[in-house]
Amino acid sequence: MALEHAILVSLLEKPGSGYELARRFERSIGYFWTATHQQIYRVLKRMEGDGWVTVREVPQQGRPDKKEYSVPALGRAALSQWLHEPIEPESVRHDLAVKIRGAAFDDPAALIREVERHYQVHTDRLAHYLAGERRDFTGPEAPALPDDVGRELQHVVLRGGIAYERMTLAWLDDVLATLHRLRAER
Amino acid sequence: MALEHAILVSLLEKPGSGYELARRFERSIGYFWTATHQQIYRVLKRMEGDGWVTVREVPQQGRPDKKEYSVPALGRAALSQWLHEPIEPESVRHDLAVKIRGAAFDDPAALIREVERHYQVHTDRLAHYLAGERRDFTGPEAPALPDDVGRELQHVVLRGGIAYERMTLAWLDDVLATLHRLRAER
DNA sequence: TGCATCATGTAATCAGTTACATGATTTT
DNA sequence: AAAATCATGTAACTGATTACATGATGCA
Repeated sequence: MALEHAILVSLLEKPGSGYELARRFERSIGYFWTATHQQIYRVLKRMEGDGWVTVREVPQQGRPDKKEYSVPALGRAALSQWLHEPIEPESVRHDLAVKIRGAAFDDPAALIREVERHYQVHTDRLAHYLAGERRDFTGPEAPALPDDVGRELQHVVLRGGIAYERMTLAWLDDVLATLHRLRAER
Repeated sequence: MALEHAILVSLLEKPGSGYELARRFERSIGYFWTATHQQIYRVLKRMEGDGWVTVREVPQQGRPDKKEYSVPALGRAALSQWLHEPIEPESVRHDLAVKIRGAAFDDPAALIREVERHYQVHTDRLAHYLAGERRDFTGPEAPALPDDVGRELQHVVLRGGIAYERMTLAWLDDVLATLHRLRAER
């Protein structure tokens, strides 16, 4: 399990409320780990009990108060320990692949729309990642600071997301070509 | 949820026992969907209750009897219905990316071993996929049958696996280069 | 007036993992 | 004699999703 650890990383990068974390899990961190606010609040409560995070009530004007979480030494230690444990290379869960193989027992051409929809989603994600890269890593606002380790690491993770989306788009092209060919052949 | 549907696809491709399904989920189907035997037996029982699969007791010599499952019309219909429903493009769960960003708060160089281990695993997977492709899709044993829809679809899914592994290896190279550079710089 | 955003949570359910359990046969 | 493979399951627990719930402020 790594949701705890993903939260620790996110809070170390910048302290924030459960709500803010939930929003980050829709962007940034969420590119490679998803979580809903319900899950986050629950886990945050447990982590607080374990002393992995500490809370500070922050009164706000014009908005409800929020609880700002940050990471004390104990939380850092927990993260550090996890970083030194080996993890299993992830196994994929790919619904679309199941559908594609399943289409052999139905009408393959009916899948074309669905695949095109996925293509669009991945196109958007790629554009979003590239915009983020321009903004945070290659723009004039963000000069190369060779000693900023965190930035470098964030960048290499983002490059992974970009590579993933490009690969996926190329594959979906292949899938579409295959489906069109199968339709033409019968 | 798609475990049911993955099982339907696998059983339509070839009927088999829960044990055999569990083995397929370690190979072939398992490239894009994982499941343990415990989960499979449980789901299979539910599917039997729903009439999605039917069982036949097969006595064997020198081995325990097995229950061979196959897919009746009702199961086919369930699969067909799912195929026509849109699904959400998957969101990734990538522990290693969390670790890489987390390394900013620890020692990035300590991650090199871990990344190299992952590199090896993905190298092996790629070799395994390529061997499967040679065996089933490009070898002399497997001539091009342009009208075999199922084969074509299985092949395009396998090409997806191959593309994924190649992309991952290239990214891990990038990660390793970044970690080495960060180590050299301080 | 109504909708979106900020902010936090509970409850119920479903999916997935880990541990435990049995027993025959075949291979080393 | 021991280990591996074939074959099937139950029980307990953990993780994740979905539904429900509240209430304030700001904007159109």
